[in-house]
Amino acid sequence: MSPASIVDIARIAQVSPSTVSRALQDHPRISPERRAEIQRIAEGLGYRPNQMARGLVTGRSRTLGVVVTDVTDPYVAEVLKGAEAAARDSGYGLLFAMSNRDPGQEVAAAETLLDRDVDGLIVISSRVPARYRDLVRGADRATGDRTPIVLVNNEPIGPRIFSVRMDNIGGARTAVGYLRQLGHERIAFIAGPEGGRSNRERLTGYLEGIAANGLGSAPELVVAGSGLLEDGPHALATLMALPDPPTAVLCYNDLAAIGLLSAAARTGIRVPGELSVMGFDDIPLAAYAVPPLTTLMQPTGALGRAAAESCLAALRGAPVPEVILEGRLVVRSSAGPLEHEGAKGSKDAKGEDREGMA
Amino acid sequence: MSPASIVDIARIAQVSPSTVSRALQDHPRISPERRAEIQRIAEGLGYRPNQMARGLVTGRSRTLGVVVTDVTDPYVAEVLKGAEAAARDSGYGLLFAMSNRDPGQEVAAAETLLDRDVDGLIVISSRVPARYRDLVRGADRATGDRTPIVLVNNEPIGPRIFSVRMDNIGGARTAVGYLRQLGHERIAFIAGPEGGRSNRERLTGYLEGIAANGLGSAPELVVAGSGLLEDGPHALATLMALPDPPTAVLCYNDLAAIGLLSAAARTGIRVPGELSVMGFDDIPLAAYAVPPLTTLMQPTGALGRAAAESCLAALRGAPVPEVILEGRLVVRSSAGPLEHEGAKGSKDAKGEDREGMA
DNA sequence: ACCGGTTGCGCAAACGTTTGTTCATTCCGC
DNA sequence: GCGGAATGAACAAACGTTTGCGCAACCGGT
Repeated sequence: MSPASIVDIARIAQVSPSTVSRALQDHPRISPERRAEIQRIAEGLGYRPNQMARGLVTGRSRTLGVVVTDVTDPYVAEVLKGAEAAARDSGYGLLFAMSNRDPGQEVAAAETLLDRDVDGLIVISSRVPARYRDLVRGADRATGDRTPIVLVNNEPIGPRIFSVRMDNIGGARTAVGYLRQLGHERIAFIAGPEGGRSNRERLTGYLEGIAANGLGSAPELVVAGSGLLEDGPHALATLMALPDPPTAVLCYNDLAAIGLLSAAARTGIRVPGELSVMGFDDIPLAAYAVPPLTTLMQPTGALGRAAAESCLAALRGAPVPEVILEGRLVVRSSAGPLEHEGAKGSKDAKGEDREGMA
Repeated sequence: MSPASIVDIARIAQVSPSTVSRALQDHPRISPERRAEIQRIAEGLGYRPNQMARGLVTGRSRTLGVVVTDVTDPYVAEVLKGAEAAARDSGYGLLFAMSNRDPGQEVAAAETLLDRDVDGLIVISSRVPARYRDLVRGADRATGDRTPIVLVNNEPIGPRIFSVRMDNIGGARTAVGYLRQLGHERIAFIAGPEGGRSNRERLTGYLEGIAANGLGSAPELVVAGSGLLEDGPHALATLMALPDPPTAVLCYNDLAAIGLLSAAARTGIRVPGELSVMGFDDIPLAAYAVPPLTTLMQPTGALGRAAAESCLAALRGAPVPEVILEGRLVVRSSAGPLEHEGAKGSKDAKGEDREGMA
């Protein structure tokens, strides 16, 4: 009843367990006929190697750990999806844990995964990247190397810690440039999670963009947020209460932008008529927002794939390049040309998506 | 350099490895002083038990497998989140794999997980539930039982296969009842993934609701879909092209409903003025749709938690109840009273959310 | 026919735990 | 002070693999 083991096969084939093991791995020093016969028997028995036994001796689990902030965030889910695909392509499984956006839970999650002998660790949007420098646990028994860690959206900060991220600064600058080009001069920024690297970078890009376009920076145009739908109402209220409200706003991510759109619709603020809105990420929902969201696409799936691939490369001992992907402006209709005082009241700019425009 | 093992501790404490093992598990037959000393040493060494070695002998990996259709679906992500929380509370890890909505990939995913010695399997929205009856692999070495499988959104179809689901039929009936109460008589249904159980049930509930409210069923009011954002445009076009278009539409899920809202906005169809729209699930986004989506809430997180808990209960040998959770109507503003011929053209019903109404 | 090399396979150790059994000591009641 | 139970700890087997090494048989060349 219990699953067939290598010794069952050995008994049937009248050979030793080691021969079976080697035959199944296509070891060269097993004669072709034996190999074929053994593989036939294994097949017939529905043999599946016991990964724990294998892992115990090889010191590898063929499993990667992934710690995410929250699967429920579409952006995170998309990255995870990419990582899963890449891992699976290489016969690796994914063990995953959530931090619920809490630094304490994050390190706890990482430790649980490491305890479970993952061969490598992928951390998406860590809030405490520096902590990984000291996660001593889990050295590779063969090479003595510590287990590789890939930080998505963070810099590589230590030995065997790699990085896959996007050019947030450039992206945010592009976004601001686009809004400026539409005529906007008072452009606000709704920030993301405090302490997050992506947030710092996008803010930097925003400020650089403001400066590069000859617009004076105005502190009141940067409002706090957390990268969630819930940001929308409060951020909108804050901005519109300003003596001289902005005519355009760049959001930390699409989620916040969609929240903003929703709040605008409820309070009767026309988008993009009275306020142009841009997101960041281009999650699938962005195209279906009302109005469709102009945003800065991030190659999310590719990011996930790259993370898993970097991890696997490190395991193979291959060199691991630092990956930095570029975003791309996606023009839809939530951002439009600045309406001058006289020209107010025109209806929403509709128009089909004109994506592209690298 | 390599991680401390139980024999390292034994050597330091001058006792045998077995004593260390027992001391760490608080075995009663170890003297309190020894136990304390050993635990102190283990602590000092930063000892972490090797789960593979442990698993090899105990036959348990303290890991649950989860196969999902697509993490990118907010509903799925929410269930996953619940399951992760419950598993983690019990010291279990989650190994996860995606099927990309493809039956073939689904069984492949399930097999990989089983190969990795998961103690139990959770399958969210399986397209091929019957296949799990014959997944012979992975019997419990101790009890001889096959590994427990929990099907989320499917019926228990075999030994050691359990079920956690919601009352889709009742939910859909409630939704139709609500629309009828608003005065609608021609109510359409946008279906979900063909072959999915939830889809069949919701359709059944819809039809029952139609009948129960004395409305004649009209086949042309049921249009095909797949439960994705992309359904919106086509479904809307199909329905509005009807000689006698519906005044209200119930969607298979919120995603499709949001897609519909988006399409309506683009084509200038007023919601709920000309068309009332209802979703199903109440994903976080529903509240931020434009207009905010009236929907039938599904206790998503609870579903995930229940799935993990059922699985763990089965592992403990405890009885596993069949869980069927009830949904709840969430009234927002995408569905409104039927406007009579004469009364057309009024602006969108705004109003705050009036949630609740169990 | 002898020898070096190759080919094909088995032996046994090792991976780090858990756990049933045995063994030595202490403690109690008598 | 003796028998027997209770206590505390060690021994050793087992889990299912992988892999270094040894060993026999066979090959071809001289």
